[in-house]
Amino acid sequence: MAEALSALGEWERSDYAGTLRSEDAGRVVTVMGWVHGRRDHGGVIFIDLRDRSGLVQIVLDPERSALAHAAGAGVRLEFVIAVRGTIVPRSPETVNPDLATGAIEVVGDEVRILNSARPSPFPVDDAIDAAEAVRLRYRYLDLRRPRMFRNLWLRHRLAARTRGYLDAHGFVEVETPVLTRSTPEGARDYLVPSRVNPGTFFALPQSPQLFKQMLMVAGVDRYYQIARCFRDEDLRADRQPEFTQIDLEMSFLGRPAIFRLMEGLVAELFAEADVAMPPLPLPVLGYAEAMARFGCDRPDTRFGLELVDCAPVFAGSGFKVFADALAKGGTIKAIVAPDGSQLSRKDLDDLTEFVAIYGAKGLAWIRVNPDGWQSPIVKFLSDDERARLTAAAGLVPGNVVMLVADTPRIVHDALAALRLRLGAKLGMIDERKKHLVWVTDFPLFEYDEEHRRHVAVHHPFTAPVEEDLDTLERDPLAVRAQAYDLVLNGTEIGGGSVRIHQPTVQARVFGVLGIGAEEAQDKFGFLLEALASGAPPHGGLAFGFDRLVMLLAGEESIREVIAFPKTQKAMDLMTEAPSTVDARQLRELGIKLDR
RNA sequence: GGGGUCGUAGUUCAGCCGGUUAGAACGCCUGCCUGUCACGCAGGAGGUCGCGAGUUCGAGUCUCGUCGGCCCCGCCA
Repeated sequence: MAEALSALGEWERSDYAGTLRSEDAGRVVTVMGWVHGRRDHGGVIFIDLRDRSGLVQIVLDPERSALAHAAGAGVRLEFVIAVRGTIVPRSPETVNPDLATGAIEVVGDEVRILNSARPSPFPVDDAIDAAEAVRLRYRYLDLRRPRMFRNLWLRHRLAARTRGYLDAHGFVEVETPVLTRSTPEGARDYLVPSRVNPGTFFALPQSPQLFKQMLMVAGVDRYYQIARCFRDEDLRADRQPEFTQIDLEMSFLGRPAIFRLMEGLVAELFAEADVAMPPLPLPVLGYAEAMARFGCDRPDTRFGLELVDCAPVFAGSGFKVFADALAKGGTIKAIVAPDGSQLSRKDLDDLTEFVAIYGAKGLAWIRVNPDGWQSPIVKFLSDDERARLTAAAGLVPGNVVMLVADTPRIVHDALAALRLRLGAKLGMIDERKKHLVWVTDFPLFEYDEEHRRHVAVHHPFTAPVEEDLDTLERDPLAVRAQAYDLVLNGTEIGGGSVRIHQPTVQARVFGVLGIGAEEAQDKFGFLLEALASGAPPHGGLAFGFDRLVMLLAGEESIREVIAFPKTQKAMDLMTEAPSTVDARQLRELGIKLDR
């Protein structure tokens, strides 16, 4: 049967459903929203009405209003209704303590059914048991769930607070182009063909990097933008092809002042999210120290299990695996689990399998039992080595030592991952804790074995540390960058640098990167000219806004804080983008497909 | 590009060692029910077991391929 729909008419909402309280008793209210639940007792009908603020119970009594009751009998889940009625305190035995509005209910006098709804493909409820593909296909229903709206709301509040803070500190919000130029270096670009200039392409920005530097040259002095960025790379739980950065740049400020301003911003955002902020100033960790202690440049500092350098222990070792690794310029490091009784033989086998993901060919382990060492490798170790290892790692009975011997890259990757996994498994990570740390003094370059050239660790516009300038060409890998990341519980939430503001330095860095004068002029001519036009010293950074919201919302995936995210194959299941296009569109663009 | 995992009713899942009629709960439909809030009671409809090959007397179940979701490695300045 077709239920009779009503027009909204002259009705206006008086209150959000979830905000009603005992103090409202006696008021006549008009509430509007979705039918979240319906309990029809034949006589009286209860309807849970949901809007973005929460739920309130509507009571429809045939003796009070036969019309309202009849309307209520016709509604189904997710119908859109408006109810006019009176707030009445519930009798004590019918109070629902699980509901914010549970002390009262709305006794309905008139019900307008504003729209019907087909049966929902999944319950619009915070129970998160619908498959993500189904949620994404019907994202508009998924977003009706209170948890999802809470995330959207938090995101909005954090953006608003960001604008407020930056405005108060003299930052100017400037929009930069989304249709821009493809540049070498960095991630794969999303390309947009130009119809007017056949055969040429715009790129969507990986970040507004060069534009914000131009704004500094322009004298804007302090710039920010909550900017959409695009990178055509493979996705992860914390990576989407389009994502949002709080992008900032400042002139005439060095690192200390930049840190101070940014710490102030982060503190505001933590406050907005009602999350305890660590004391300021935040700790600063050098890249070299981070790598040595944690094996990675974004350490989770909430727990120990730090790496132990065992290369000196096994110098000249008779154990072939260790000796070979060292001979080839590799290293040996270890993690010590304090209480080995928490790790079964099977656990150790699983961990061996786990580190293999990162290229480690094995995980040597040693149980330090009170009556001696138990280990597959103990027979290969000399008494000296055992003594040195005991001293280096501070071993006491009960410990389990896990060692990886390989190239530094593999040792660090494997042990950094192992450390996180062990920390979780051994219950050493306090989820309530929030640890923020700056990581600084990154190398300016690293060597790309595949392409046999130096590449920028951060980006090609990052300033070298001044006292390292002399060795730029002679020993590029030893040059430190004036770059910094902000790390929250092991996740990089922001990163930036002091930029090069002198054209000569920029040209030298391009040189190390293998970008000759001609190519530099072709691709970055505007930058070099701008730097030569009175560029002030400047620097800045960008926060990964999605990640920050995710962490402050307590979510595990960035998709939970993005209204319409894409799947791991970069598809939008709701609109079914990307899609093929008409032959005519391609013809206009001068594009022929070869598959 | 690679590894792992999942795919059965609208949804979440079960389905043994391959065995002939594929189940449950919630949702949906019909009827009953005046204080529920996971309302209750009675009845009913609903299935291309992701898709395609193969093995077999017989495949939801085994094999191969393929498509898709998620996690990870590579990649992501």
